[in-house]
Amino acid sequence: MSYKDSNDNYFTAGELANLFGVSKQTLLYYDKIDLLSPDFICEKGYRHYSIQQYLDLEIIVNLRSFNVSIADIKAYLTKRSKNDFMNLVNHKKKECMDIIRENEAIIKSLDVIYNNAKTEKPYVFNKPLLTFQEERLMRVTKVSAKDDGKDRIILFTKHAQTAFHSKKSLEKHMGWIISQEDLFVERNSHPTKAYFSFVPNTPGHKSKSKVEVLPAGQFLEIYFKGTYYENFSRLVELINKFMELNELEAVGDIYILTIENHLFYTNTDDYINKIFLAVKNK
Amino acid sequence: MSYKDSNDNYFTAGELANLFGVSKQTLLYYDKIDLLSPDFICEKGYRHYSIQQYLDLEIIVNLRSFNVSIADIKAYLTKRSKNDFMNLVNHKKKECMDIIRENEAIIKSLDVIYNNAKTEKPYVFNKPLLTFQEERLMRVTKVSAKDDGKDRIILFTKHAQTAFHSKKSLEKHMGWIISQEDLFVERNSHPTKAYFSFVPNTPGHKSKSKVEVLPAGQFLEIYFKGTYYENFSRLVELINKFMELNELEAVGDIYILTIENHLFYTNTDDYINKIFLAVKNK
DNA sequence: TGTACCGTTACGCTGCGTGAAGGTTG
DNA sequence: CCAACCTTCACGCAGCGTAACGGTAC
Repeated sequence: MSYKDSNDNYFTAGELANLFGVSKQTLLYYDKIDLLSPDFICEKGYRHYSIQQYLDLEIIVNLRSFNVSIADIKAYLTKRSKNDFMNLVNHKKKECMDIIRENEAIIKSLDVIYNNAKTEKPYVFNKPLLTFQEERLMRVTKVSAKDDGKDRIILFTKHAQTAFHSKKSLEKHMGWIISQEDLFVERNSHPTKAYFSFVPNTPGHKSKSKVEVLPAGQFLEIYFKGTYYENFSRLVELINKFMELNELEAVGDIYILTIENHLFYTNTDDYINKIFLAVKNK
Repeated sequence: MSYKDSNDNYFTAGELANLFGVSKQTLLYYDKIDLLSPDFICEKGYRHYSIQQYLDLEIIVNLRSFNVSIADIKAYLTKRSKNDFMNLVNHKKKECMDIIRENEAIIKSLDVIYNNAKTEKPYVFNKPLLTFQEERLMRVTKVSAKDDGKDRIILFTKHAQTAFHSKKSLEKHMGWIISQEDLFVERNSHPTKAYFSFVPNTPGHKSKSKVEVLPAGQFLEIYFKGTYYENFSRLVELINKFMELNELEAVGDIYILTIENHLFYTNTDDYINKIFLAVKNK
């Protein structure tokens, strides 16, 4: 049997692959996984595909172009009917819709992140500002004195995970709370009293951590670069001086809010934070 | 150094993994591919992750939740800035949009296929029908006498690939053309003259294969089950008898159109085809 | 002594792509 | 003799999951 003769009604792997615009390796792979095997293999080891395999491959190639999984195709080929085909089509449609929904959700989140990061206000650093703020809601996670460094990080992480109902939120404007005594009196230790994050003022927003109200009023704010721990004594000077000059006194706790952090900078000197506290006239 | 002491400011792999809700294996994998390695490994081989790795992992986990590739994350971590972050976000948005577009296109094609297959007319088999058809356009690929079995299949495949500008079209209402002499006179041989497929009557529809006009008029149609090759003599009888009874005569070529084929059925007896030809009153 | 951690090694998944090394056809 | 086919390994890709087997902490 010459090559030409055997060629008559059978395709070699290369021929069949070229017909459908797939690679020969793809056919070898289909053979290996028993999706589509040649009609017979001659004594030289060459694959010979018949019309039947040609027809099956047509279905395979078309379904693969819809990203139908090989497992689903395999199942369909062994049990094909109009009904099963409709099911296959519907199943794939659902898969596609799931993928679309997932990616739409990602885009939505990315848009929020993008817009948040885009609004780059021209921060003025190390300059106390006196502003009026409306009432704000905060979610608060308390920290106890015995919590060591790692415990605090764990608490911080848990706070972040419970505070944001959208799990996909890289933009976390979170921070921590310090008491007046800790900041102004015991100036060497500066223990965190609690972690907080502002929450939108929507009623349906439920969570297990406590929601507290930060009342409206005058606030003293200072944006600063670098970490709080390296700047706090300087900041206390600034605050004290400003309050003295303007005859103000502190009301309640002191808040540190991270504005731009490790997400954008490797060097901690580049971090941007804000310290703020409520003040009233003396 | 006791376990408790070393525990102070470092996380073990399991601890860190639990904090972010990822598996320990994921962290081991990140270490292996140099995406996130522990601060140090103690003499017992245990991984110790510091705050820095904690912060990096937060970024990684968040970006991974957006399906950002590890390569992109890796690149961002080593060169992070607000600008690069924006680029990363935009890049991922584009990826998502591409995925959405791809899947929307698939759904669109699947819908066409579904609707085509759904309209299951109650086919009447082996019964000649006389219908009036409007003018139709066909794309035609001629077959020469010397083309053997395999050559014909190749031509058929090429016809299918060029005839449908949407590559994703499982629903191929294609068929072949036979001359009157071949069908009615030389009834044992039934060579195919050409392959054809109906094309929509849209002007912008260009292709390399020839477009021919099938004029409007009376057509004799017979739906039949099974392959043409097994049924043709019976069909010729039917056609002849019908034409005789109704005093009709054939005009032009005879067309065989596949309606439901190997896509739905493994058994060729279940295939559904239609044979039709233009007729006029004697 | 139990159990709940930790570690390394290695293989599996999807759907092929990309060689390497060697035989066959014309 | 060469080009253009064909074959069988076998490894690589992404991002881990899932054991298997063994040491360590409490």
